[in-house]
Amino acid sequence: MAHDTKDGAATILFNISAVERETGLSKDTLRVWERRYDFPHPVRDDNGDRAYTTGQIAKLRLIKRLLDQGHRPGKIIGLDDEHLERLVTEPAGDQPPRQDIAVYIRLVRSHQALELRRHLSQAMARQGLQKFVVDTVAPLTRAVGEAWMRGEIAVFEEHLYTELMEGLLRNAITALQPQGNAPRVLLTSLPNEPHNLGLLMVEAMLTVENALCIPLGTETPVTEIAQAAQAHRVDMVALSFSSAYPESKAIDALRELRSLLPDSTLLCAGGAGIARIRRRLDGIQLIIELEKMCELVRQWRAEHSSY
Amino acid sequence: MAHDTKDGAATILFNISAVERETGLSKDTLRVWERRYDFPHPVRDDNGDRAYTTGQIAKLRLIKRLLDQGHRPGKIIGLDDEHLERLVTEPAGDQPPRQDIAVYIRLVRSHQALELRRHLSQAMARQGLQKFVVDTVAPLTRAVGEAWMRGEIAVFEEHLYTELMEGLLRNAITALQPQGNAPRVLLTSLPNEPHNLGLLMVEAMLTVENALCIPLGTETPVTEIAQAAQAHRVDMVALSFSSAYPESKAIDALRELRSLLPDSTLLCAGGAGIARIRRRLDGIQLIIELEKMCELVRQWRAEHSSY
DNA sequence: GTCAACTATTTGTCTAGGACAACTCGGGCA
DNA sequence: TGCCCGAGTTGTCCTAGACAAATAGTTGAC
Repeated sequence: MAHDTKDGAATILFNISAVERETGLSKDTLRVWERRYDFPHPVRDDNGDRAYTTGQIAKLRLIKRLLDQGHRPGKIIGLDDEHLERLVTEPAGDQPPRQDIAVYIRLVRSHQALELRRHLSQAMARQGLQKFVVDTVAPLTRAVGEAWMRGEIAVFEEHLYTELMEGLLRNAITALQPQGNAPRVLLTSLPNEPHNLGLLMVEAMLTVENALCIPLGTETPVTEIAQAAQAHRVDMVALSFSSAYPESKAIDALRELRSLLPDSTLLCAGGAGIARIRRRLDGIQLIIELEKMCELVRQWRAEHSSY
Repeated sequence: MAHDTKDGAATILFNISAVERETGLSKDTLRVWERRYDFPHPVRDDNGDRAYTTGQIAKLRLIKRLLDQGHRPGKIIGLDDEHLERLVTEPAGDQPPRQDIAVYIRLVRSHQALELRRHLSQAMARQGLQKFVVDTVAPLTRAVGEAWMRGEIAVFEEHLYTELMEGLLRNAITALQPQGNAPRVLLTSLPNEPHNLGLLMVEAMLTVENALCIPLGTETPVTEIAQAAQAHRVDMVALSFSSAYPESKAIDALRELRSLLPDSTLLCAGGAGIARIRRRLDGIQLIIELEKMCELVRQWRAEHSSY
């Protein structure tokens, strides 16, 4: 077991805030699960505060993934690790592990930063930027995230990967200079969503499509997004959500933002946190595939061609 | 009043989750402020849930800024908008504003992203990377931060500035390929320190000095930093602290990290959060001036030259 | 068998008020 | 000045109850 904690000595414990951050489950949810399902059942520290183990966090993450897949808390909390593992791996095994991804992962784990960079640069040159983003960056980033969840990749290794990939994408983006009849696209994420890679992927895709991107980085409050959209007179606003982002909060915020934007402004939301949403949301484009964004840009251009 | 809501019709109201997202103040904090200071005092919706107005959110943001400047909640919550505004503008004006900086600031405020980028690029080419970082990026970033504190620059404008500058620096860094007798330097920040610009400035300075930087991005836990230092066999570890980082926590973390690193590894800490520390810390280099890092690299090289 | 409508159960998030550790500030002392 | 201690402040945790929204299950009509 990767996260074995039989070391007897001072096992690291996490307070409820840390668990909220790590799992994306709110403090309220954690407490009410404990009350109802008796899991997680953390020990208490000297102050009577909950103290969670890494094992509990790992199981919570597993449960979160199953919830995202449509399972219900009452049915799966309480199952032991083996059952959960079986559930989670069952519908995942549709993809045979890709050879090139495995190579990259190996480089990440062996700290060969320069080598990794070289390989990825070559892949980018070979595939072209858009194909590189869709076929390499996206699946690789997912694979790194999953390996990290399984404890196969350390935090610092994942950090270095992210940093390296950001540099690579930013570099490629700067080299392009959009012009012409381009829609103006605002790119950002909501507070508590610090992941920038997804946004950079979109920016890369769109810049190739000759759109004019205005990247605000991550964690912009809804009201600020609305102001920025007005100030920059953008045609589209695109938000990114990682899988840890709570679905209900994403929906609330999107509705809020939709009401603050002019009707003529297109509002798009994408990322793993969006992919699982079933419902239709009025006036909001849910982006499942990266290519969809490009399509929207082309569509916009067709509708706004002045010829 | 800036955010007058005399439109009579359905004023948009925000629930407590939305306010948490927009202001960064936790639900607990919002409730306890209401109990203790009677502000914010939201109306209640049909379910008895708190419903905040945009005016209240604006005031909360203002208060948040003042807290970041070192004011205390009990002293300032309860003051009316005018008093708050006066507080926020007060403690400026010690420096005569530099002409070029003022020009950049004006571009930030008028959302001329492309123009700003062009100006900065030119400055970089004119000054050279190191001088650009020390004489332009550092003071400009400080000026943007201060203008934001005073409310002269909106959050989204500051975001765009940061994003643009990151792109610029990253681009310049990638263009350089260090080699030779280079010290290996690990660059990162501690959890709760999300600012990356300072790290990029250091990386730019050091890469020009021909050091081999290993950037981990921001928010790496202490133990992970120690592991990374070992895995990458680094000669130096450099951490960045912004002014908002609590001094005592910085010192604790630095001491802990020092104890986890081999004695032969140099540990450096810099940034506005470090500049105010008076005390000497054994085995830890406090970096006040960016140039100091370059000096340390040269020193290292002198000590490790194999000739 | 399929679909719609209705009811039951599940589930997340809100509420209130209490407690307390960690932090800040000011005064007193070396 | 520098350091320590006590008083006051402040954010985050706690318990336990309530309820709206979402989902599952049941019934009945076609």
